[in-house]
Amino acid sequence: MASNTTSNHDPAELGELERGILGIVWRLGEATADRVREEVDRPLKDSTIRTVLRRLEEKGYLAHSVDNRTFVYRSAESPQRVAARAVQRIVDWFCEGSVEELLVGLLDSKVVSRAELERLSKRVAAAKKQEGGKA
Amino acid sequence: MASNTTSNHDPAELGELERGILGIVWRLGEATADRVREEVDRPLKDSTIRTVLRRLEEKGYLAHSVDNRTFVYRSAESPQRVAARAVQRIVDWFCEGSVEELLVGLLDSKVVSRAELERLSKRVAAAKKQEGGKA
DNA sequence: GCCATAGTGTTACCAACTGTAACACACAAA
DNA sequence: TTTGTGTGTTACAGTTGGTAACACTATGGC
Repeated sequence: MASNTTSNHDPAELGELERGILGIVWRLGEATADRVREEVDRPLKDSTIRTVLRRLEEKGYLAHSVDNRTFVYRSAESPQRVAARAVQRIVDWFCEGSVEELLVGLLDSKVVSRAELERLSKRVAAAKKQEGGKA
Repeated sequence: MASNTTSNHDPAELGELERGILGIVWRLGEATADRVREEVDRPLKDSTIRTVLRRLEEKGYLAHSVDNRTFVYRSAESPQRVAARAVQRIVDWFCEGSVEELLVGLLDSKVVSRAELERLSKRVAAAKKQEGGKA
């Protein structure tokens, strides 16, 4: 099933707890429910953690494998990809597709510093030189 | 009435209708409830539109002035600013503050093209030269 | 073979938010 | 004062997130 729809769902935004737990799994690389519970700040019941993990999996953020009948969760997508999709949605919704306007806004709002942008730009230029520059 | 807290709230994400209506106001620059209703695709009752507008104002996205006892709504913040804050949140949540990683992800996911980035970079450089670099 | 243990799946409930709208209230014009 | 026109209030149902109890299952020890 699921021929890797990868982003059919429209996750809008996760709840606080969900985000937290997703972040924990990302940080740890992989984690069991119990391991996650140790990391969570709030004192939550085991079943709570597992419910959230299952929901995150349903939403496509996590995947699990079974290690000796214990579920081990790991991210189904890299944080970068998830973030990129989130940004894409923002661009679509708020900027009518104009990424440049968004970036200008980021600069104005100091989310991105000029230095960062320039550094990145250099990185990109370097990468381009290496691979010979496609579209 | 709201001493303009400007971004104390954590809007997470607006609903579909809310986004749509916000977009309409942004597009039109300013709009009355009736004007908005003309623009909305769905056939909604007047009170529905007004409720949404009021909620958007409560959330800090819109502001209104009264023109001969008719409310005229306009954006309280520029779309760019709103988008920038949204991106900021994403950075905080998903990238642990590393904007550069996010940008790299954007490049990888083709949300931002290299060309765009470079163009922007030039713009930035130019702007910097002009204003002589403030903080 | 049977029980305790550990882990999973199911189900539930409440709160908050969104979509949607009826209805009541106020004020200006006729 | 009656009638619009527009606003404020209130409500309700559907969805999602936070939280958790409880039931089910398989595994290992006795």
